[in-house]
Amino acid sequence: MTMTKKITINDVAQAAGVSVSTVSLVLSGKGRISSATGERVNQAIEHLGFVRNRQAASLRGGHSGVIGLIVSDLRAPFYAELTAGITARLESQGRMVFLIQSAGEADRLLPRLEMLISQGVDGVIIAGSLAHGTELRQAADRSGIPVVFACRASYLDEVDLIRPDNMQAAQILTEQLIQRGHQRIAWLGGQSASLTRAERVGGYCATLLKFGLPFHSEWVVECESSQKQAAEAVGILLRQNPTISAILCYNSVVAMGAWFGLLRAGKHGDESGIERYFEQQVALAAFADVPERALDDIPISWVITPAKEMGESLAERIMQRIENNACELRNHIMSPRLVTKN
Amino acid sequence: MTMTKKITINDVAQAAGVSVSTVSLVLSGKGRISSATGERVNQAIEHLGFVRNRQAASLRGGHSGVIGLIVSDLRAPFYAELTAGITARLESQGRMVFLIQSAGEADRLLPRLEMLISQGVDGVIIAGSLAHGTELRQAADRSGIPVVFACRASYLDEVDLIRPDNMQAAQILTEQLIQRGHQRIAWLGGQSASLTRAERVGGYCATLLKFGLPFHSEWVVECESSQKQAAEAVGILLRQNPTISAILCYNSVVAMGAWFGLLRAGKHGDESGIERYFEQQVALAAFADVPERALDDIPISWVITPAKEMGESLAERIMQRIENNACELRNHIMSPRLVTKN
DNA sequence: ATGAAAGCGCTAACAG
DNA sequence: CTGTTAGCGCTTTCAT
Repeated sequence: MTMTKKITINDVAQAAGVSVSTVSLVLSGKGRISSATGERVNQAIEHLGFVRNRQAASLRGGHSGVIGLIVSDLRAPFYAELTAGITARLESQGRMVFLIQSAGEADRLLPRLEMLISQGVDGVIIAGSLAHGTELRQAADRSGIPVVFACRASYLDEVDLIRPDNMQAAQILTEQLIQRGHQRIAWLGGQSASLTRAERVGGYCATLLKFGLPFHSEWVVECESSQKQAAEAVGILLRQNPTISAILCYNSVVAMGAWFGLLRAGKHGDESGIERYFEQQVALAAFADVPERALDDIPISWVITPAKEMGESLAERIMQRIENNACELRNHIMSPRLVTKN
Repeated sequence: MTMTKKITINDVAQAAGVSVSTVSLVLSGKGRISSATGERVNQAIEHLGFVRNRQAASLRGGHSGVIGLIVSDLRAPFYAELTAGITARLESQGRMVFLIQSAGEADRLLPRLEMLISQGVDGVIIAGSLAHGTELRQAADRSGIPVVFACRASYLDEVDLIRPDNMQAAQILTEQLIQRGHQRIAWLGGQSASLTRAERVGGYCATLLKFGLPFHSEWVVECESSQKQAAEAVGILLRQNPTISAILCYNSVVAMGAWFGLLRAGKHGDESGIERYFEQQVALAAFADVPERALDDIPISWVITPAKEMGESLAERIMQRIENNACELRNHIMSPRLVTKN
């Protein structure tokens, strides 16, 4: 360990032959500093290897330039993408993101938020569980720190929130199938407890009715997000309801599974008839969080939740709130993007 | 906005009828404080809703309790798991993790490290790209902040590093296949530029030789991590080398693809002969980063890189380094875990 | 067992 | 344009 003595703006000031306040002004680029002095100071900084202590800066100045981000589950591609969007936008503005995983434990959210606040963040973005949204917002308000929320479904009053339009996504997908001539459209995947799924199923159902098409509750099947289960489920579904001509898949894994299921069903069904039917006529459509390479391998059209754009919006929003905390809360809903093959 | 005036230990001290230093001692649990006063102070804290300003604490005391973590790609399950392990261990010790994504841009690593340091972290963990390892360590040394590295393959001198034993993992897998009677074992997946792959292939190759088994370079095939490509590759491989009886897969996606490829090959091959051969005799083994549900669906044995444990070790290591920065650097290699189906 | 006082490194008025 | 000065909120000797 070399353990060089810590270098402060005092050292820089001395080396550059100016006062500390001049150094400070150069650092923050605020004051009207002659380019000559500015140059001299920068050289001293460079030469001494000075790194500014932001804790002190923040303690004194009140702004840290850091945004706290609490994410429920970084492993989910949706949140990973969201985080990427947030980080990119914020870093381009010279800010830094202090990320913490909440591992979905909604009850430990408050202490984590307080941690963040006590670290001096300028604002907080909470993505995922909104379990105690209002409560959290109040806690933050108390310390004068703005909070913005993001989630995949549902909404809360009295908080600043950005979320995807799940219903519209389902409508787009369903309409697209209808326009391609499909009349008997089924739903596969997701757990009925999921709010995201509920919203999507809602959009699917509404669109069917809007076009005067049949909706059968047996055509909406739950299924875990595993290829195997999806493959099996699709086999059963089609055997029991052979007239179904299109399937809406809850996510990309289910879609992949459904695709293999169609292949397999084709293989094991009685020859030519069923096989040709499945392979050629059952269309697939799906929801995805990010552009997925896996989906390129199968004939399918899908919608993408604009996770990255959501992240960027969140970044913008929190910065607005920091600059003008008084501005009113809003609920911003983001449209999906349709991807079709040829 | 309620914008309550900021509450400091002065307010708490006043409310509790003690001095600020007493409050400080209670906060850090250090001094010998009578339980009566302690109680009184805690009540005041509770009552006023005081949250301690850690920036000030850190500025004065020199310790922030925060560890910076730079991760190359959080979307990769390996790093997500690693992060989870790190966070869990560190938080259980009352520390906090300041996570930042580096998006794999090795050149922006240094500024990010400096950012972290200027935020007052007590230590830094860098996971992923070790491109400029030594350089980064020196930069950190200069400010007296310990750094620990983690990666999936390769190593660097002069840094504290934890990594998985890829070679051993390959040995375990290969030996297991050999003990199950396989003699002609192929390799599928990964890009030849990957160091991780190189290490694994090395272990596979070494084990074959050790048991006096044949190694053919045509049996080692590259393949993108997509099910489709893997399925096709496995078909070609087996058609050209029908005697192969087992395949080592670079990761779980390749394994899934290989599995479907075996099924398909069985279907399209000339009846009974090839089909039974493929379905019953070609064994699959794979490398995985985390316990993958997808692998439960196919007959396979696999090894898991102990990502979570690696995270925990990293956490331990950085804490040791913080407490005793002088302790010598080490290279810690972690063993994989084998998972077999009965 | 508790209090008084001296800063940590920096920014923000205010002077010049 | 640049220097002086007074703290930001907290920890930490050193007294008591």
